[in-house]
Amino acid sequence: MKISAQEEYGLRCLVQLANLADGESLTLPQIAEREGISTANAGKLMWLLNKAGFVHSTRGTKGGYFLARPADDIYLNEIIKVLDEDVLSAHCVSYTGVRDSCVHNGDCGIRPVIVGLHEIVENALSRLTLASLVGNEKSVDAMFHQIQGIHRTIEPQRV
Amino acid sequence: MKISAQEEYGLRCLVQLANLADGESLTLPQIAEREGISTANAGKLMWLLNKAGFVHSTRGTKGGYFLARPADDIYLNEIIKVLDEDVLSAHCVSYTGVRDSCVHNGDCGIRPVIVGLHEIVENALSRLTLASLVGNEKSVDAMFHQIQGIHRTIEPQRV
DNA sequence: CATAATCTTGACCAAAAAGTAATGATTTGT
DNA sequence: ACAAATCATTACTTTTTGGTCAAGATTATG
Repeated sequence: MKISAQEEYGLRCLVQLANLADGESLTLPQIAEREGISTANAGKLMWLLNKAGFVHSTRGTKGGYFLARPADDIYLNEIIKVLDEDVLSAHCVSYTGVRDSCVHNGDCGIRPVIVGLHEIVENALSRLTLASLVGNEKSVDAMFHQIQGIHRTIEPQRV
Repeated sequence: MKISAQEEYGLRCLVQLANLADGESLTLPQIAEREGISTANAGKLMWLLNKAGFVHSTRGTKGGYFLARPADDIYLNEIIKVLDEDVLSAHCVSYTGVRDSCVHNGDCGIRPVIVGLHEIVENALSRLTLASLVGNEKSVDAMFHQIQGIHRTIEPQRV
């Protein structure tokens, strides 16, 4: 269970735009520079995010990208859903081994766990907006744990 | 953020072993058959799980695999950690774009969120054992939501 | 001891994800 | 109108992950 490259970099590009003042925008080379990725890669990511309606773009000299909505109106679960291409609904269709359909069709013990995990993550992400990611590491960390109500409650684990 | 093939199939193979009565074991062809995967693939997965100490194996006629510990003593977070090759600790080292190290070195707004998400998942998995995955879909679903305290509390989301 | 059943291991092949390149379209400014 | 800057789109290449194969090692059994 991990964050994909596309999710990570896509999110980071959006955070760059969330940092801008009203009326400002960033070009692909600028975004690439600020996130340490290639311009081509930034182009592909922004293309996706544009198609999905998170950003607007203008072409030509003085062109660039900016958020389509205020940063505190864009929830992380929406973003991740786009960058990850709707994982949840595809679970039982994608892991079918060598067969056409999963052997556990109809009654599957681990399905509730997989689905439940995605639910938990979705739930957590739906409480965060792009705006909440603007700031330094310490402040974002505090915000995250406050919103999620985690407070380092991970219990001592058996070894 | 998704479950990898290795996590999914590895977990499913272990659940098969958890279903066995004391003293029983399963061969690779049997495991493969029951999970709808190839024998070769089952072999690779069981090899990993054997190295990690979750199962024991015996060779030769009448050989096979069985759990190394009681199913209620094996927590899902341990299993996932092995099948996923320690994602959490590697985050800032793996997504560095075209550079040698991440541009956000030292102060990164999204790191707490990524790390926090992994924390949430880890936390959820650490409350579940292999034994809790044995049963039909309905009973496992009920167990999951009871343990995680979720009760379908996902809030209405903005669109 | 020979044979058949089984796990073990490393090399290999295939599919998916990630990333790059190249060409085309649009806009601004002169 | 033209040139420069910029986004848009598709095709291609590389890397990673997933999966297969084949040769070897071990064990039970007759």
